[in-house]
Amino acid sequence: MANFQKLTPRSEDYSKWYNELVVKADLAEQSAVRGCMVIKPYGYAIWETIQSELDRRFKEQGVKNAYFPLLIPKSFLSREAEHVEGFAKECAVVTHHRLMNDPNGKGVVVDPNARLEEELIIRPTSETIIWSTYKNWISSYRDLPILCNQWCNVMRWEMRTRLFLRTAEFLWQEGHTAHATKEEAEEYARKMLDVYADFAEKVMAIPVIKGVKSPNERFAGALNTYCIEAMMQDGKALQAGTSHFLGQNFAKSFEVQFLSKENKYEYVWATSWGVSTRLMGALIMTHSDDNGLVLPPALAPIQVVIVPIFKKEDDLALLLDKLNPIADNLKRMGIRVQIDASDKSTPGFKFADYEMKGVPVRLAMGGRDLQNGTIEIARRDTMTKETIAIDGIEATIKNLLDEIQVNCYNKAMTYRTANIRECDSYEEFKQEIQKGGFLLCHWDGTPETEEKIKEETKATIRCIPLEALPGYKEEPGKCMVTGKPSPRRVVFAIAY
RNA sequence: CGGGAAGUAGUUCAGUCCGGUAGAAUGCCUGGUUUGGGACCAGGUGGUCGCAGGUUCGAAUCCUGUCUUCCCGACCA
Repeated sequence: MANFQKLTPRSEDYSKWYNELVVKADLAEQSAVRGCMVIKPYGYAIWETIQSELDRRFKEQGVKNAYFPLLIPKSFLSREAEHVEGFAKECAVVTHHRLMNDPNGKGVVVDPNARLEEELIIRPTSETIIWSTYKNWISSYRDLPILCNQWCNVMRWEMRTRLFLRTAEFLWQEGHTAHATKEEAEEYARKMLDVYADFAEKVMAIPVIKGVKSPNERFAGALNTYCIEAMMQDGKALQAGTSHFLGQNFAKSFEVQFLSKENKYEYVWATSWGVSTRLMGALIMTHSDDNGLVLPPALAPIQVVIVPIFKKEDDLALLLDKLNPIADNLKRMGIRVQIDASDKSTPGFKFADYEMKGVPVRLAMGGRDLQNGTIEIARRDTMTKETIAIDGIEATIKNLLDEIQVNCYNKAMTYRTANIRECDSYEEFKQEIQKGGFLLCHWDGTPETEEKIKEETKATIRCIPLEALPGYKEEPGKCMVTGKPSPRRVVFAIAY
């Protein structure tokens, strides 16, 4: 049974409660392996929903799933490095292929004779192996576009790790597409950004800002990096997804050419895009409160939990006569419902437990309700409850789930709106940015200015918004640092 | 790799300054009473005090070394 030392998620040490909440809500735990995590069944159920919802949207865009090897020969990365500055170097490297019994005693040791001629890298991302493969798939314009995605794990030897937000190994999807024209590739990168934004807002109930990264923050090798940026409850920014327009860089590194209609060799144009288990971190840090996790219904593994309140087995049987048909009806409506008739814990314990797990709707029925033909219905997002007639409860629940979904989004949006403000003086900026939230400021467009701001305040340009934020106009002005002209305001924040 | 903090029961921690039988809460097990918001009573279970040396009649406690974890930087989705 779960351990209940009371949660205090909103305590000042936000970073501490985050880990605590993850563990206590039964989502994940630190693994014995350095920097890795175990995703527990309840947490994984959320990830599965994220996967299936995204996958459906990808397929609407013509994407097909594929799978590429975990291990990448070191030479593949060298090839990329010649063309691309600053790719990830914090990697796990496979050097041997055999173990043997320790000749001096216990356990096993690496067989020194089993050294690999060429080291293999555990993928930090799959660009290199995928483009080496694409080379063989592409010869004519008729082979294009190629729209592949893979769901997999990747590994980066991060120095500091944190459950869901930054683990050494994490789960993600990475899409890699090849196109015949620049325009088509650019459009596709934009389209996938829209898919992510739609998913974040409709399913995860997380409002995001769609934007483009400044050159400093751009993915190595990309001509353009699009992103969605979300605001966490402590006012810090979290990048929730990215979509890159890669130009012809990878095609040139890996010699991927096709013969065009005009019978000329041309390099293909590429995009890549990805989201990771980091989305679960965004979910937790956007919606959770002092009572634990709050899940938008679209992602909740259990959307409705039903708790019968009883003293004796006979009482339970009577309650179940009423409750089972309700559960069956809800299931038929596609609602994920669970009856907890266990006598191992008290109703109060169950209430608190399901609240911590973020179950959106709870029904409770006892002897009193049985007599009156009523049932208690409680919602997690507002922590309110009422007793209503049992007739027609199914429709009420369906509506309530929809309402909770919208309310989660609105709540997050209200918070975000309250924590976005314009700022025109750099002196003021230095003060304001420490309070958290997003600051909309004019910037002269130079990496030097951005670097200066980062050094002095830790704040970075999260993105240059693609469209004006609600309630704001897009208008030119002067850089808050240098006074040089600026075409529009950009989003500054301190980020995770 | 720099700067801080911490390793003691399944979990959260006290005890360390000032060496002298290993503690609390919670969890877990048993029995009973309970059950409409994290139940109560009684009994029980559970620890080579991170590891290795040293000092001492005696070390969780003092000394030396070492490993690990967490937080703040650098790195990053």
